[in-house]
Amino acid sequence: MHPQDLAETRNLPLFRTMLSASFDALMQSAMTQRCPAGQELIRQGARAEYLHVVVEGSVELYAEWQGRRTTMAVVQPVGTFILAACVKDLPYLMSARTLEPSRVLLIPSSDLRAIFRRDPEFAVSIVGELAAAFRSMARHAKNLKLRTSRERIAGYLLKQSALAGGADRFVLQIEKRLVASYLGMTPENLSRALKSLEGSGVELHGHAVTITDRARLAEACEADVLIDGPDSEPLSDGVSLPGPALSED
Amino acid sequence: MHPQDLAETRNLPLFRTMLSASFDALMQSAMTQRCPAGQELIRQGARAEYLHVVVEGSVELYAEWQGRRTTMAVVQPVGTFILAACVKDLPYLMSARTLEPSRVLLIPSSDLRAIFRRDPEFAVSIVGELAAAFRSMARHAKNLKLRTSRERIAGYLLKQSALAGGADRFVLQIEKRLVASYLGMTPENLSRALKSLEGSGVELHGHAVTITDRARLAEACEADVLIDGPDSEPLSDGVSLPGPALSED
DNA sequence: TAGTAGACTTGATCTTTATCAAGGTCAGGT
DNA sequence: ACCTGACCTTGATAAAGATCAAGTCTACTA
Repeated sequence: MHPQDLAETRNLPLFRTMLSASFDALMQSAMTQRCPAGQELIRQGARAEYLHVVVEGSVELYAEWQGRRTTMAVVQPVGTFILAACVKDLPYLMSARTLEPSRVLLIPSSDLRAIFRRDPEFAVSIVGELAAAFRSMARHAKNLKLRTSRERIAGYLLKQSALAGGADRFVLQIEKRLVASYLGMTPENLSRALKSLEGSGVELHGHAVTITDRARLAEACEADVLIDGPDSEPLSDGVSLPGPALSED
Repeated sequence: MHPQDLAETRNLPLFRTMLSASFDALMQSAMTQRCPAGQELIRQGARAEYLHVVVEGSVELYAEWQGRRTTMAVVQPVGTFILAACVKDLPYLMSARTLEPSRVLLIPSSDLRAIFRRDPEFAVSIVGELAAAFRSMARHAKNLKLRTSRERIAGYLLKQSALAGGADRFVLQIEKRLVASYLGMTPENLSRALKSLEGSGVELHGHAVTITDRARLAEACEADVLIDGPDSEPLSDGVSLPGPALSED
């Protein structure tokens, strides 16, 4: 494993505060895997053997049922996934595959469980990470249940803009059909709704997005931190993270 | 607080394995609240001050946005809610209100955070509880995205039957309009779909449900443990919990 | 026990979204 | 530079679900 990656991993919220001895022990049995695009990393229903950390590339988390399929999340560097299944030693609820050539760090879940019992700081980090994952999934469900597809798309565009540092011009990071699946609609529906949003403050050329009238776009989805995020840091830090202001409900 | 309730609380997965000293400390600052039906306990967007434990009655977790509203979960004794917001000291993503006269135990979230840093066993329990909450919400989202409303209803009925010990006759625990909201549809739609399920192995009289042909009903939703649960105990226990078998995908 | 409010059902209609079927566009490989 | 396969768009149609508007039932209250 490259020292660079090791340092980046160490700096993740999940690993930042743990004891060095614990971190080293974890990394001892960890391994890095290099995968081509489209490779299935985990399959829903299988038992969780490794915590996965995306070091490079990107990974889609998706769920399947009766031949239908839906994107649940896209994980980008440096992010972790399937922590919940690992700590409970239960079957994955989602499958994962690479969207592009990627490198993934695999940490045996048995080691993970052993070490978080010994290192309280690590346990605290895991609690934080799990709580964040829960809140992210709760937002996803709220988005699906409370908004129309057009509203979800507008919200998605604003969120992507925020992730791009609040820029008015940015490029969609993932294919539109994946965006559609993530937002719970068909690609055709996404395509039409995107077109209808042109004229509500957005322009699209291929994957390039330009927000021409942020207020109009925000109006189309009534942005709300309790759905769109972000989770700012706890107030105890004294400040919240910089980021675009989202009106409270 | 009644000794009976204290014992029940102590026996929750969340509190069962923690040190007695820690438990006592937590309970020291905890208080029991008695509420009439329909009382709002927490409001989305507010900061998490207390972890809530439903000791008696039942509580609806719901989300609101732009005048729309959806039920996210119903918590019954003895269950906890909004743990994620408490441990991260962040605003609630959901509101909560009692569905009937209830008693709720309130545990200051600052104490919670302090004690789980000192008591590793408690931290382990919190991790388990959060992971379970995440998986439950992930299932909720999968259910919404992968199934039609008719399929979700069939799945709901089978799940309720399982919760009633696998009985073929049981009574719906919550109002149908709440079931509809939880399943992401209108009451009208639920009503019609329920009727269409009569003839697929179910009979309904008011809130009384009778499953006349379990196989037919299972066919209507293709039950799947990765959506419908339950999360069985980890294999390390050597056995899984008794319960109706759900076919794997 | 009668009245009443809320829940539930039913029907008619409309909107949203999915499905099916072609085209068109773009990028990567030969 | 062309071919090829994918993604994306567009149009026509169909299905699923929402909305609106009465009614009916039911359970609680007076």
